Amino acid sequence: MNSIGARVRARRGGPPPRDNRTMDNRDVARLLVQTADLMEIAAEDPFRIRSYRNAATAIEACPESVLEILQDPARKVTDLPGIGKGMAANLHEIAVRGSFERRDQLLERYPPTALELLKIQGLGPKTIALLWEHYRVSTIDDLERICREHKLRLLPRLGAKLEEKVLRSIATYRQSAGRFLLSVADEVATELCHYLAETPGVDKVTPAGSLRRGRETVGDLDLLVTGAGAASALDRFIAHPSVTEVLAKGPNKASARFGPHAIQVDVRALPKESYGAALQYFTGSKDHNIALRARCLKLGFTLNEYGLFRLDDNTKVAGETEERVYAQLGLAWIPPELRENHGEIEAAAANRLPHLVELAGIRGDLHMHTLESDGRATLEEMAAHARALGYQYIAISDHSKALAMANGLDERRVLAFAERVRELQDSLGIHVFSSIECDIRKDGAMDLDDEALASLDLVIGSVHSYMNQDSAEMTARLLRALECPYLRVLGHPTGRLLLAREPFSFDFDRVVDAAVRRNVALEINASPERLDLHDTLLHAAKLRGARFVIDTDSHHPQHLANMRYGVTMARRGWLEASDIVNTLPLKEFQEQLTAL
DNA sequence: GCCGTTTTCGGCCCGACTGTTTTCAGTCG
Repeated sequence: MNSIGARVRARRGGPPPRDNRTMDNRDVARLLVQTADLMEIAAEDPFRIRSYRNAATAIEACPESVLEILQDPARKVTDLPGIGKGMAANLHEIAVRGSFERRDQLLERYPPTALELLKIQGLGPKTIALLWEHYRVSTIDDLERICREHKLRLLPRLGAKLEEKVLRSIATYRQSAGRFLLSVADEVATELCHYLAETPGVDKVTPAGSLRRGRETVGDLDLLVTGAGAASALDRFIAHPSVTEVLAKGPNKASARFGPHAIQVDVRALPKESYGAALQYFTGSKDHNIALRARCLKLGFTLNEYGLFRLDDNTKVAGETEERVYAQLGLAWIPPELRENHGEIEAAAANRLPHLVELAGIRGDLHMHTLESDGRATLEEMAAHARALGYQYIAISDHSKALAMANGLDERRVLAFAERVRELQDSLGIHVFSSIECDIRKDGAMDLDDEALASLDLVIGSVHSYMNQDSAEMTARLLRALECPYLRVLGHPTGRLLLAREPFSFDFDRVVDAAVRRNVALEINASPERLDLHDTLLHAAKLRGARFVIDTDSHHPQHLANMRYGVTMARRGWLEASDIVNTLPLKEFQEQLTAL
């Protein structure tokens, strides 16, 4: 079972599903991570805690359901890396009753709400345990009260400064839940990189961290600065007018909140000779780095942010470039988007990393709106901007009539629109396909009749209503829509809005299989609020044989530039140009359209 | 709790910064 709803619950850390028959790998992994967090609060053996986290990572990365492997007498769950006898016993218990003994014991000692406290910056497991023992603090509201009453400072090793810091952290946490859209982080990083690069003596400023890896949301920004002027760039950074709060400032690192979103930015000054090692180190992910260091030790090296060193005589063997660090470890350079410890190190070692799709390989954009529905520009303006981006073709895909609020097109207007596109074709300087973003109604029927759909070059089907249907209903709805013979693309398949709305609940695997059978491409909607489909689902869908289109869903010419975020998501999903239909040149793309 | 092409025991990734201390624990990335 691979229900989207379950996957999201796992990521957001809500309560576990009660019915363990619907548990997928993410749910299981989350139980283990939660147990590891509680073990930290209980100050248990750090290595044992890590083994729980490792097991969770392995289970999340596993393409098959671990609970199904458990039930198969021919399979051994201990064949998974990081799963031994003890963890297998826990998994058996989870399969039977949705939890396991050690987790239950910890939950008797500490309330599950205590886990949320770990998200408050400046508070770690030790302090949370202390607060629980002295004051029974279990929620963020409790924590806020203790700080306001100045009771936190009464505890050993804690003081007034921590009280203030925690109160500020609580405010920030509540304001943003701690994460920002990739596009927001990208804009701040671009601005700051330019600003810091103007410091005399600065050679390079590079974003690292989850922004460089292209995660759809970013918690904070890491900027690396090198050159003789790097140290003064730190001073210049904290003096920036948009810095609202300086969190830390040393000779090598400055940390501050920046701009209206109060996004945390860490700037690090680095010597040229260790720039590559630092870039590698601060790009992460944490899991990737841990796995990489384990490989280092095996090969007789140690790796830190200053370089790669031989263990026996401490000789530095790499550090100036990332490529050299990876090469010394017998690895091809790994694109940052893949650095999640999801098999990329093994692939690099075997020289079988994918040739990831690139922005320059995109030949057209198939999802954009005009004044005809809820867009803000004309067909001609959108076409002109797309041509300026170097595309060979676009599809204009306005809304259908169900979205009355968006002035969606009815059958009559669709036929007129298709006719108009044919008339304009030669005057636009770029090939324009007539298309529609047709609503998939509550019961899975298309919002327009067959005659109207048949008049268009391309039909994208999207769900915009009744988004809280249960999994069975939504699955049936999407499966019915996929039987429409004119449907070519399933638009923003999960319907999620980042930091705002959960994805629909549906059986992802069944829908993908139907799309593969029906030759319907899955959309990678590049709008920064959507990024839908996203990395893990893309990889899963690719393994099931799916093909994809990357679209911007632009409502304004400026939105066309969002294509890069969609490409980033595709790269994170291990997709190559051959997986993406709109990398095809016009002629071949047209052949594909008619062949489908 | 996991792991082993030296090992079934004894390892397990590493360093910077802060606050509250007077040498370091806790937190973070």
